Amino acid sequence: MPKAPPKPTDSELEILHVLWQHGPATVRTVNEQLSQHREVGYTTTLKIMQLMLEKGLVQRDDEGRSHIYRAAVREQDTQGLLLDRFVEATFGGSALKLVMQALGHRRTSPDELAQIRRLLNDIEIQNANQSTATPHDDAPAA
Amino acid sequence: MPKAPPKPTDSELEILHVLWQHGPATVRTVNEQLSQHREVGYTTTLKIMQLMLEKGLVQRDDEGRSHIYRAAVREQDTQGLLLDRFVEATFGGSALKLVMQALGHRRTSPDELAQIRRLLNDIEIQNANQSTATPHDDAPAA
DNA sequence: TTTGGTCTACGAAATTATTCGTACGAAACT
DNA sequence: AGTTTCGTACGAATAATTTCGTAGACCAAA
Repeated sequence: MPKAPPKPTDSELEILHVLWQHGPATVRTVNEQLSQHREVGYTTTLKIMQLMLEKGLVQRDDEGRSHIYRAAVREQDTQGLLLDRFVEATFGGSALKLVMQALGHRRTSPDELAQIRRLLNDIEIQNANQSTATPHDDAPAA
Repeated sequence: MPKAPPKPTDSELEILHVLWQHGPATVRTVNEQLSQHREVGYTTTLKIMQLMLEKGLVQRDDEGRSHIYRAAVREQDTQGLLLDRFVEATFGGSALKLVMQALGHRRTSPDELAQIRRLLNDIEIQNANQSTATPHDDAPAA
């Protein structure tokens, strides 16, 4: 394995969000997106994206005059990684506590509650199937 | 208002965990707890706790020779604060996505699932009651 | 009283993240 | 060709965090 990219910092995560949503983009485009939320200089964005390239968080196509950057890590993977670290640091590793806190101290719409219920059902169905089927492979060898 | 303490760093959070669990403690006690997980010098822990005092994250009783430190912020409040920032930075503010990720990509025990179901029920009951009662004060002015 | 252990205070180095100025090449314009 | 514009590269200042060495106070035991 070529070695996994490190955990992105907050600034790097902002940039990844832009790339994930927008797709491959130039530094200018990314900087314009960021500027809508907060003030940030062009060369600042450029520098961070160059560092991200070295870290392997983005790839780039430097054919033309202006380089095209694309995310080199997937959104779900990255969020999962960050979540693991956060749960560990803040909730002592208990994902349950995190979910309780997230749902408990926050108004959650009925629609969202319904989605979570659906997810719970799916998980329980999977759990049930797993206890019936073989743990590893697929087709139940009848 | 006396100004809220700032967001604790990772190291500070480790120390807060010890104080929350153990109750008021000396630097030595805290350092011994931390040392069970990773190597850390005594004066390092001391220094961080002194900085935490300035930031208002802990209070201390410096009667005797060795000072007694206690957490000045509550566990739930702090976790909530950190959670808000994390959800914002990592999931673009969507607590739903966070919960889906936390539950989806992680084996969750039936017991935990049950607890979450219970919480969902409670929330929906509260929502229902709120739509009947006045949102804020007491008797509905018939 | 001298020695040794324990404690706090403080200064400073090392690290990481963020920010931006400046230089300089290439293209576009006049 | 001369000048303006747009792009990258790079060095360096700043800030926050973490780390620890060392000094000095204090206490207790020899």
